[in-house]
Amino acid sequence: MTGQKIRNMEEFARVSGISRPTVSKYFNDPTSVRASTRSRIEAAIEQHDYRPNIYAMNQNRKLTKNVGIVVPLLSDPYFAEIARNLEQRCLADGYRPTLFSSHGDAALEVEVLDTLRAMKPAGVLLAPLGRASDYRALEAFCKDVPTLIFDSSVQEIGLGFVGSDNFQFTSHITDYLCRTGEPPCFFEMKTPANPNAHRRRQSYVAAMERFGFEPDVISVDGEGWGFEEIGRLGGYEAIKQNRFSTNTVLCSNDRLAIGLLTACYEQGVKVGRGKDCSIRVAGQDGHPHSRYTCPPLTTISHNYDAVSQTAADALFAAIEGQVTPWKSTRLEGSLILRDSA
Amino acid sequence: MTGQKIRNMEEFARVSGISRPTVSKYFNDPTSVRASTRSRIEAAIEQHDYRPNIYAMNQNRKLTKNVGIVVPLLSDPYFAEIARNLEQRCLADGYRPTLFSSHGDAALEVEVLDTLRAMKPAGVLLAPLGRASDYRALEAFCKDVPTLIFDSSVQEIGLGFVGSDNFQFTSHITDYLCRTGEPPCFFEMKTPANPNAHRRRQSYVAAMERFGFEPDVISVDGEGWGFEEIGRLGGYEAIKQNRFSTNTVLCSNDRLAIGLLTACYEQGVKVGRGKDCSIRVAGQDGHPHSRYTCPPLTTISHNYDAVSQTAADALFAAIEGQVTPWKSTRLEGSLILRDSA
DNA sequence: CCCAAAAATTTACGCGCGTAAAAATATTAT
DNA sequence: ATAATATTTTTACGCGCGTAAATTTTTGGG
Repeated sequence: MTGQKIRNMEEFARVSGISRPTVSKYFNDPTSVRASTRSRIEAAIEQHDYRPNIYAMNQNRKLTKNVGIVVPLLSDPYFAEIARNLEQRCLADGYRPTLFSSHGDAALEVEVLDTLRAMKPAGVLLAPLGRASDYRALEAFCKDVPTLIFDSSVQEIGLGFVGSDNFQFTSHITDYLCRTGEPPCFFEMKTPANPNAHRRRQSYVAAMERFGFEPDVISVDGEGWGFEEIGRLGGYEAIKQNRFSTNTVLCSNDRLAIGLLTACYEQGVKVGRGKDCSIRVAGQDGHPHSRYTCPPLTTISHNYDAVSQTAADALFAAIEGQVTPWKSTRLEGSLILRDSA
Repeated sequence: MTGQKIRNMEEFARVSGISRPTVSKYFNDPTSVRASTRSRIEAAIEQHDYRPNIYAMNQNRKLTKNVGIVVPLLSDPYFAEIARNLEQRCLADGYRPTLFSSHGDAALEVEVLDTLRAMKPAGVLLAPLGRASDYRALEAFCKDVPTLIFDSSVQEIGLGFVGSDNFQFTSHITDYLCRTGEPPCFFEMKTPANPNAHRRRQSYVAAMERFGFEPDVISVDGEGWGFEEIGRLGGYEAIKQNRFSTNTVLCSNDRLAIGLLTACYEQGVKVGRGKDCSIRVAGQDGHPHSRYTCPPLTTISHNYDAVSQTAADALFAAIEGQVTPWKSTRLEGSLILRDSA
């Protein structure tokens, strides 16, 4: 960093000995200028620490390089993890990601979408709240902004959908549980926030019927996104009332399972597959925390990398002009065997 | 939403029957125009769904309404929670928050700061990585942008510091442990990422000496931000080698404690204060997850609301012109008694 | 060395809004 | 009602950059 402060691209062009339109071209796409020009500009950037004014840049551009990433709840490490993954893929492809959380609130989700619209982003990666979402608002947004839906599918809106194959998830882990012990009961929320939960229940029922077992679904009360507490309270009641018809419980997701494990602990019910254990508990999601429960949680994990990779690639392709019909991609999960089941 | 699309403020001013400069004034501060004018503008906004172009708005403004929020690691629910809190306080005060995570990487932290600088924010709420931070970069940033440091203090830079009183934290929970059973050993990382860890160790040693007990600090290896795994591996070794001189372990933070609990589980060491238990474990932070460990973790919790409130208020006051000398505010935590200790 | 193609330069305009200054109008106090 | 004050309107310019068109320069191949 030498010399006096550069105020704008005009001045920067002068000191770097390149014309302003060429410099502008460079900032829009460094590969669009000749290599020798590029290195001269880059030397000048290095020397004068110049960065174009992002507001002036985006004002006249039809398409900014901004990408919005929206998740339902950033304080859920699952979403935090996938958001981080997406963020870095955006950066790697030269986009400027901005992270938003709906904080589990449909009104906030709409506000986020409004904010996003004002940003005129090149595209948006959106994980909707699900059941609570204002569907019409999402639909309208998708019409204005290239949007790829991930994690939880809401009709056929946007450019497409990328997420996990919930049928495969539940089918696979139900299979595992059936083969290694008593067939599982299914532990879920009565009114889940997320539509994936319905698919998982259906898949459980189908898998059980394939095995010739009687499905047993325990649906517990509770609203909102405090899944652990819902699992703990519901689990407490279920254990007390002896509502689990077998010694194995498959939870609709890991966070519920974490709550159920706490309920088991509090009632002295030993969890695991040892001979001294009275219940097996499994989750679904491969939640970052599942490794550290006691006992460590058997679960079926999202393929975080593949989901974010596929989602980001699909969005970037669409941004760069590729037109493809609406498409749903559902990736398989992999079983993580631990001590809980 | 009626009529055709409004393209810019000029058109919007025309249809709303107000002059453009007045409309501009309204968008900068709705209270700066007469109530009757305000309601006419608001009616027109309602009707035409107009929003000014944020890029054009910010281009000429000396001070945008943007506020940056930077945390070291968004996938840590503690930071996610405090970030959420700060975000909503910004919104409530009419600022536009943007969330950033350094993802535990000092180079990324510097990049975030560069991005932030380009946004010309009114102010920034920054929780530094700590030990790994590029101190000179932080210092330079604080000179350019009004920055309030929170969570983890790095010299006397920025407008001030707001965080928890780590001495009080450790002193308080050490007191509790000493009074209710054997005095605690202290379980920590040898090279912690966060400077708060040093304060906590010092405070532990001081508290033990006050009681006339011999301090016993167990420092385990491990780099980075995977605290649970570090706690689990370090805990595993410590238990195996019988390195805890008493039956009580105070962990430097909750995430280490969570890992230690897993290590205990894996070695069949029963944790809690019951007669059948062989070890007591306590954490520090009041991590969102601490309620759901097995056994639930006794800890001393940050006052999330007060920290974010104080930090946000201090920043907003400075933005609005209030000049105050650099000041460090450290808030007390409160003990959360659960079954682990 | 010449020529066609590629790249850079010159010139010029416009984006949407902030903002300043002077004039006109509305509101409030006297 | 009148003066004093607060608000709004009119007018006008500029911010920093995107971008288009015409021109000039550079490049690489034969």
